[in-house]
Parts: sequence; C-alpha cells; structure tokens
Amino acid sequence: MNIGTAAKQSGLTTKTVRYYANIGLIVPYQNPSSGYRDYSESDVAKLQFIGMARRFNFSIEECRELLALYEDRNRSSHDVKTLTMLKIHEIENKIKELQSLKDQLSHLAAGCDGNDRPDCPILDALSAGKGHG
Amino acid sequence: MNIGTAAKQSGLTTKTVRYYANIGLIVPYQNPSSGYRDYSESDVAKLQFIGMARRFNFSIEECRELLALYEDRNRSSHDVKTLTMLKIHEIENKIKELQSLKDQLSHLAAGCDGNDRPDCPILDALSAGKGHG
DNA sequence: TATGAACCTTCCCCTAAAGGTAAAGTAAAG
DNA sequence: CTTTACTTTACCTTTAGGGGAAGGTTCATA
Repeated sequence: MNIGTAAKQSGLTTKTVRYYANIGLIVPYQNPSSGYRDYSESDVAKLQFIGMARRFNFSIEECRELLALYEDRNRSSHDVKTLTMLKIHEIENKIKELQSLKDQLSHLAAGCDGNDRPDCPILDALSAGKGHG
Repeated sequence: MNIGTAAKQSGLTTKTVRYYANIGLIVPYQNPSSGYRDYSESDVAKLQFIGMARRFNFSIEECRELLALYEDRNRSSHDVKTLTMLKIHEIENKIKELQSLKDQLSHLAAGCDGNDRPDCPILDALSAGKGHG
C-alpha cells in the first residue's frame, strides 16, 4: 500500500512515516519504476508499535531497541522490562523536578497581590537569585 | 567586564551569554576597537534574573516579557502574576500527563516477569495498540 | 487520448536553546 | 617577542518531525 494509506492505518502523518524510512527505522520496499514506497501489513504493524512507544515517551533510539526486541523471537522479557523500568524512573524524576518547580512558583505567586501596584515579590525573588536551592 | 567574568558571575556559560546577546535578550556594550563585549553590573544582574527564570521553566520569549516587566518601574504586579499563574498551570498539566504515562508503564511492567523467556506483556501491549485510550 | 485531481517523490528551511569546534584576532604576563 | 588565556564570528549538531516548493505518478473521467 502507498504511504498515505499506511499513515492512516497507523495513525501517523505521512511526514512522520517518511521520516522513519529516512532514518532507517522502518524501511519499506520501494518500487524502482515509480519511486513510490510500498508498505506491507507487517510494516504497518511496526508503525503502530512505534507510534504507541512514542506516545509512551520512548525516544526514537529507544524505539529502535524496542523494535529489535519486538522482531526477535528469541528475546528475553528481561531486556524489555529493563528498558521500561529505566523509562519509568526517568519519568518519575521529571515529575519530582516539575513538582518542586511548581511548589516554588506557587509560593511566589501566593505572596504577590496581583494588583496594579508595582510591588512584586515574584520579580523580587527572581532578581534576588532565590529559589531552587 | 569580559564575557567570561560575566558568565561566571551569573552562573551561565559564555556560550549561553553570547547567545542571549545574539538574540537581543541582553545586549552589552561592544568595544569597537577590540570587538569584545563589555558587561556592566546591571547586565550581570539581568543575566542572573534570566538564569533564574529559565530554571523556573520560563521560555526565552517569556523571559523577554519578564525582563521588560523587571525593567519597567511602572509595571503592575498583576502582569507578572498572570504570567506566573499561566506557567504554574502549564507545569501542572505536564505533571498530570507524565503521571498518567508512568501509571500505564508501571501497569505494563508489573505484568511482565522479566525473566529469560520471550513472553512479554509489555511488547504485547505495545503491539496491540493499547494504552493512552 | 487528454486532462485534472489526488497522490507521491526529493529537497531545503524552520523549530528551542544552546553545545562543539575551528580559524583567527586580542590582551596580559613573562 | 612569545606564550597562554581569552575573545570573536561562523558553521554544524542536537530532537522529531512540520511546511512548502517543484516536479513525477496514478487513477478517474470526459
């Protein structure tokens, strides 16, 4: 099938699918006479797989690893779980960081009247170099 | 002072400070004979201000706004608070998104034995197109 | 068969916020 | 005068594609 159909079936844009072909992530057969890419059902399954992994915040390079595991009938589930646990910890750290950021900003905002006077504890704090330790 | 000193005093890299000059965020006096940038104490204060705002996840363009408010003796604290509240909501949304992502990945990981067998619920789920609704 | 719509191709520039490196100029110290 | 440290501009790289131009292909229709 043509790239447009493959894109529709996998829920990606043609731009994205073409990009994946260019970086060697999912390279379909390419008709030599027309130059058109020709995607198989199996290619579409992989595109869907990648789409899901991307939605789970896996990077392209991580997707490449996952795809290799996905295609390897002899892989151990241990390898996949390791990658997943790493990703979970990464997300946890990001959450903690953002939580701390939010707390500090909330604290600043709480001290600011938000009226038409120029006094502003937020700017004072920013210029005093406070916050984040 | 030279850019290296200004960078050290503001806790930024020279690369970053030079970048801020290039995009017109903080443009110091530039000595016409040597071509060297010459930073004042006031410039350094602004660099510190921007450094802090960046650490609070404000984008460069938001920093530009904050800097204008910072330099405006007649600004109202309302403007600053509005920008800050927007940023807080933005961070809250990001946290929720990541939390949901983490929960789903944790659920997948919990179902995976992580042994040397090929059975892997994580890959099964990814290829089934489940997750995220 | 001709034409037009809809699709496809490659190619190049754009994003945010710098980091890395190269080639060359400047300044201060010995 | 030379070494060393510092600075300058300039160009390439990063992530994961998006936008759009110029031109080729395929299919439907008159």
